[in-house]
Amino acid sequence: MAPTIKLQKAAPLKVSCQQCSLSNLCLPLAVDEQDLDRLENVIEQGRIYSRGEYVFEQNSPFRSCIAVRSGAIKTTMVTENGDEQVTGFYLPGELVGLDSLSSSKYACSAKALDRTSVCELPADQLEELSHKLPGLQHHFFHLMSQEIQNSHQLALMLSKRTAEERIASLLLSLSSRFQRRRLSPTHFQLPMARNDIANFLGLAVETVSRVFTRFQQQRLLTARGREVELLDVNALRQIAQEASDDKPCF
Amino acid sequence: MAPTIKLQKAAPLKVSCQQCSLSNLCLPLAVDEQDLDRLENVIEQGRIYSRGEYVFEQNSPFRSCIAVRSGAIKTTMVTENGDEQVTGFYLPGELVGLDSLSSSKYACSAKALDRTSVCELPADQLEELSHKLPGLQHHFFHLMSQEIQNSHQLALMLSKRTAEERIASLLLSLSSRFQRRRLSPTHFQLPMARNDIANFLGLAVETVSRVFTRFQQQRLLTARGREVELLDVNALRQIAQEASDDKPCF
DNA sequence: CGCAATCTTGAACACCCTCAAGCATGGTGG
DNA sequence: CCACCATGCTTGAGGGTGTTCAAGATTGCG
Repeated sequence: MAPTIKLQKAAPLKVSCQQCSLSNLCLPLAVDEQDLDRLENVIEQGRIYSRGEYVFEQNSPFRSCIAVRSGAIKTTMVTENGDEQVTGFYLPGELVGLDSLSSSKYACSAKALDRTSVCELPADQLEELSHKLPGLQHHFFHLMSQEIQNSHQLALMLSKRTAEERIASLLLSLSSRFQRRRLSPTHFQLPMARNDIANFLGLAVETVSRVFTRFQQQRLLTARGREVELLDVNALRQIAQEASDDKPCF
Repeated sequence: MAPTIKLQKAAPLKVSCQQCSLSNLCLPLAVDEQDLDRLENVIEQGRIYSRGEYVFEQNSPFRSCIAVRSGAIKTTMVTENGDEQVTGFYLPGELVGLDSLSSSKYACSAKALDRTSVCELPADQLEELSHKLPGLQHHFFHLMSQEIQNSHQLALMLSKRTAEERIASLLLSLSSRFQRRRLSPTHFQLPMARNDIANFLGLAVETVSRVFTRFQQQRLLTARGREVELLDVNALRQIAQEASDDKPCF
């Protein structure tokens, strides 16, 4: 129960969803002016969290869904016997908290992996608004079913794939998500620590480390700390057992 | 691409949702008469599938969500390189296909594990109707976010739990789902084969078998084929690492 | 600069998988 | 009705992938 320290509550720069560079990823609505106004009245913008700070905590009252604007967020679930499972990594343009819509409490915790700014969609207004805007309802159905698929893909990986396959998959997933944002798909900073990768993929930290060095020996990539450059994407795809022209898993 | 053999398309006995014994599990709507009528006009009832038959197949056009009335269904995903992952088991009162709402094709296949009757909620009418009935929209948000949580719980199990823990969890999950339907929580038929259990839990069939015999030696349960009797639920709970008064995982 | 956190590397062990064979079960056909 | 075969389940032995434990290297930050 670490107290969440809010260093920066203040003065977010107000940006409308229309102007937001992520609008096509986050809430790509085919709606008219009036609908957009409604949406923007509901969304609270610009909260900034610093690295390590909790955006929300498991079992605390479900207030809102979170859209990442910059930075990165990891979500974790804690079991009764105390061990933690990382359930996802969320980059700009992605929505956190969809798994909590079912109850009055957050189903997981969300922690900023970096200096991170977010927009909030308050829970109480979310259902009402998506009732008024069929496009929004559709989008939420879409996002949630996507999240289910992603989670199933993750389960498949965890139950059937080797350490190398899992890590190759994760790297490729990150790669394509960076690409979506017009960033380099081959040269980027990992938003998370080795520890988080290990936990997420169901491996020991040591294994993750070993696989990274093995990949470097094979000239598939170079990595110094969190900085990664993918040298042979196709080889990684083969390892990940993805068809080359296929969508990423998660 | 095995052709689906439809032995029984005929003459389902028409039962209204109000009369259905599963109504409180399936679509527990706090809606008025008129709304229920609307719902029932949309739902197609009583298709019956025999054991092994596909209810729908992955990548075929998404037609409808499926509510199980009797029997049981397993869902599976196939990857490009051909191996199959069981993503869930669905018992009467549970909804199949929520992970496909995002696209025009089914994200997984659904196969009857037994003689199984279902109700269908056609895709095209589903969004429209849940727009008209806020209660239905709420319920779908609820179900989908529950499904995400379940899948996260599964991921946690696959990445962190031993074979014994996983199997204990599955048995307890089935137990409480039988109990919900006013059936014995300690004495029931497994709807699925060992093979399916193994695949679902990310284990080899042999491991599943060995754990079952070990559990029997410890007098935790008796099993003959698919018939199972749980003898020491609390011990199983401890193994599964559940708090005794807690909700089941999946 | 020095401490803490993160990451890497090595050696031994454990859990589960693979392979292989034997055993029930149930459905089919002679 | 029983033999037969297919399928599903169980049991055993051996080996591999990843974990655990332990120590050292590197990085980041006050």
